[in-house]
Amino acid sequence: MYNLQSVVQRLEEEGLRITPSRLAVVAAVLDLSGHFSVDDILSQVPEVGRATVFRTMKLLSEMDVLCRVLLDDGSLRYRVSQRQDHHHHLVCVSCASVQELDACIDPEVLNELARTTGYEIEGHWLEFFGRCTACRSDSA
Amino acid sequence: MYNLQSVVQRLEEEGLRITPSRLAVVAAVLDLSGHFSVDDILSQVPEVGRATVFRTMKLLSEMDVLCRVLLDDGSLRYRVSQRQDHHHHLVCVSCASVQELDACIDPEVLNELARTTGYEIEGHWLEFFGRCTACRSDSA
DNA sequence: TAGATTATTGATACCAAGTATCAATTACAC
DNA sequence: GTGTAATTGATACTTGGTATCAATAATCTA
Repeated sequence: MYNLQSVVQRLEEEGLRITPSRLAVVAAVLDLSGHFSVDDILSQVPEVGRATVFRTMKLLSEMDVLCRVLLDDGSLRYRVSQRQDHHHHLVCVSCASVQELDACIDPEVLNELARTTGYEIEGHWLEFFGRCTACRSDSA
Repeated sequence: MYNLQSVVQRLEEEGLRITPSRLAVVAAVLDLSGHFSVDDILSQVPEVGRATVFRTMKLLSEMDVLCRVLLDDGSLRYRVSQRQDHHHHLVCVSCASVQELDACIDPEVLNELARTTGYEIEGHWLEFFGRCTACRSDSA
């Protein structure tokens, strides 16, 4: 679980400078629990330039502070990572809630896939969509 | 396996008009075996307007003549479907080759996911990336 | 086969997400 | 406090896609 201090420390460890713009962006993303777009952050920190918000969010993604979340329409969002290892998401299609999942592709399936196709498997995208408990009871 | 005639028939069945622009776009996509972007098609049929190419490819996607292919960077491409039912892809990261797959998420995994998260699962994205046999031997 | 009608087109303008450029600024090490 | 290299933000650009709308043309029907 990240807070402003721990992210600042991560930035310092990477030899990056702590600037007001970066602090503002980090604080803004840490304030959100679901997924969000760059524009969501931009509207939270209008004093920071657009390019800088993009740059900072890219930085945070590379540092695994943020991860990218794929929506069902194929568009990408961001989210504060709870875990830094490989994982997938279950995204609510009604609200912006996201669950991080333990489940991944069975290694046996990957072997089978490599065997039958002749491909050397390098990676995969796996994201699930559904309606969270709260949204289900809202419309019930 | 589609050809120009069968797609034209599908269009007629949908009550859509057969226009030179549509024929040109359909012929262009049928000519490609791997995945492609709208701009790839645009450059094949410069006489057709940009909006019309987008519209036609959207149409063809809705008719399951084309399907969308997700790349590892999160960008979307298109591809002529070999099968009209739900399926996933294995995409070569070196060339544009795509394999359509039988494998899907184990229903038991979906049940388990619904049970542990309380979500009603509605869908998922699953795409695999790797290097195809040809590309592997090229760089070996 | 000629209209009439309605879908379709394509030019254009727009939007969203993201990158490249570059002069001006500023964090930080000394 | 100063030098310097990293960073910023304005701007322009790119890519992928949608909205608008007058002009056109595919098809239906008489």
